[in-house]
Amino acid sequence: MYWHNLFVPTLREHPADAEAVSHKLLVRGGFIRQLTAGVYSMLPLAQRTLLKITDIVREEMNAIGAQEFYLPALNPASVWRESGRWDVMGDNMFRLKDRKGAELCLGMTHEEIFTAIARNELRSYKQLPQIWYQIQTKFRDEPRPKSGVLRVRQFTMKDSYSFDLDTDGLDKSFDLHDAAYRRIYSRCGLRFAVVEASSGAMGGSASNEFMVASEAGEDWIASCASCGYAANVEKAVSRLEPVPDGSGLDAPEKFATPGIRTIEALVTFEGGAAAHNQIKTYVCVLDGKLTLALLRGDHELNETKIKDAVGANDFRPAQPDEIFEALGAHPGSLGAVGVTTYPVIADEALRGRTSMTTGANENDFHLRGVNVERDIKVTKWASLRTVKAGEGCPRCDATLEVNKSIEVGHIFKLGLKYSVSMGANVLTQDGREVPIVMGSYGIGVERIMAAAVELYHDADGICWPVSIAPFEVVVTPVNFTDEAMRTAAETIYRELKAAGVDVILDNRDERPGVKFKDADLVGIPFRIVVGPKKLKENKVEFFTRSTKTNEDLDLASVVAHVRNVVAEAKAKLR
RNA sequence: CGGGGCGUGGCUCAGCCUGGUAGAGCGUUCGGUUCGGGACCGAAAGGUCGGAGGUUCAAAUCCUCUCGCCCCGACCA
Repeated sequence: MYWHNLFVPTLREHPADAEAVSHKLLVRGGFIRQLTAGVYSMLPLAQRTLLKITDIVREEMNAIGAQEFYLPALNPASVWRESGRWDVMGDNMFRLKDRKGAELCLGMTHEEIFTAIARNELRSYKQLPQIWYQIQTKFRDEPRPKSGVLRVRQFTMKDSYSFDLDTDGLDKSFDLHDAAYRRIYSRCGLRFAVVEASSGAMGGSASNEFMVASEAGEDWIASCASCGYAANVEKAVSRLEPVPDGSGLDAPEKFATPGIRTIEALVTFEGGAAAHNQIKTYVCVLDGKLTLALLRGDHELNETKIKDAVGANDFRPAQPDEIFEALGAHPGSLGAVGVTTYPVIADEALRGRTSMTTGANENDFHLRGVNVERDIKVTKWASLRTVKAGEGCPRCDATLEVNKSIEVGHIFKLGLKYSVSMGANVLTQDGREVPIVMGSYGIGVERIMAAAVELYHDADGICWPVSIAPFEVVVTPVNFTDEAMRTAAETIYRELKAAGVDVILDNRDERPGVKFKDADLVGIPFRIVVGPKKLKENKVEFFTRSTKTNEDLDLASVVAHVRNVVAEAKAKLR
């Protein structure tokens, strides 16, 4: 490929509306252009990178015996109604009607479609296990698309689904994916972490997320550098220092707290209590049901955790008037002592605590001396709080750190959710009909591209890992109109190409500075500069983008050398 | 959905408060000089000022509505 013929609309300045580094550089480097909010056109450079990523994905998926499909993005409502997700997905699903008025949607993921195929075609345990995948466009009407290609409304996903006879089989399929995913991200050059995650509305028993630490990320990951524990804060737990309780009372004692409405105010109030000796009562509505969440005064509720704890899809804080109607007091004076008509979900940190202070469900009154297990009817104990950096690791003596990360992949043990709701069953060896045990596994393709940019860039532009760079090598003649330089550059280009190197020749009639700047910005890992002075000594320069180092190479050996360097760089990513 | 911001040549932005001939830099085209890190000189093309309505002799500028985009929050397999 000659640069002159390639469409690479680089920009001298950063786009005004970009915030994330990957957004700025992908736009500036001529990789992507926005069509509308959360929808991007992939220009030739991005397409080259994405194809390299999907090639790697295909190789690794095929290597675990997965089979590629290509399923419709346009789906009938009926399949989604069967699984129950037509309603669950709410406004996040793009919906439309055809000319006859039939309801359709654009697929957000493909559990339903694959399961529909499975239930019609998989009949016997002899046909299992199966791993099916596709690389397809997914549509999600995100409330707030952002950060360029990181959070969008239309994107490419590799999604696979495993079909097994039993949970042992599922465990194997899950582990195969886990291993394949690690190879995929390694080969793409990403530094990543595998963390425990909430299974959320997908249902299922276990799930791992593949995360790339980055400021542009939207997930918070708690991790332990010492033992390797890592989990999304929607799931993470921590070890807390024990808190001393007071001597206790035989029964809770009501006391007046005029005007006291916050945990903080009660700390300094005469006769009040330290935050960690208070119970925070948070009233929320889960799937339409009023529920009390109890936490230590200085802890924060994690919405995902409480949703997971009760298996709810929908969460919202309760309105002040519905709280008053239910408990007879306003926020600031709430408590769970004596509450029996509503579910009370208590955070593990409250287990065994005594001498606690909490609202009395009467405005301007609190209770002290509350013994949680004696005085409160707890419906369910669960981890509800968001862990914080500096707290103890739950698995070892070290402390946790909390970092922002980009989710580039997610693998779930789905279990029976879809096979039961949609009736995908097989016969076992002894003739029993059992639902297929499923797993679901996703990879965000554009997110890999963006995460790589977030990870590898400098003031001059992108520094792609060789495996996913739009080109591996650029040959830059300082002056292409000069006969000698032109001949040398074209020869090197031709021979590199013949040697299997993905190379581009910058044949533009531009000043050298322009060509260097563009090559740096676009992020081509290696550059061969053919300049007038060195050429007279039969030498060229070899520049490594990531380290910004230069070395002189003999014209005679440059092709062999560069081919080897590229091969080694790729091999390192295996 | 709540809060904030922005829509002016291809890009980055000024002009708006205080209404009166639409600007700059970059990019593009042509001519010339240059040629190892986004050159220089000269000339030129290119804009219904997001859209609709209103106020006014006169609207990019003031008012109303509307659409789009960005950021924070909410939300998010």
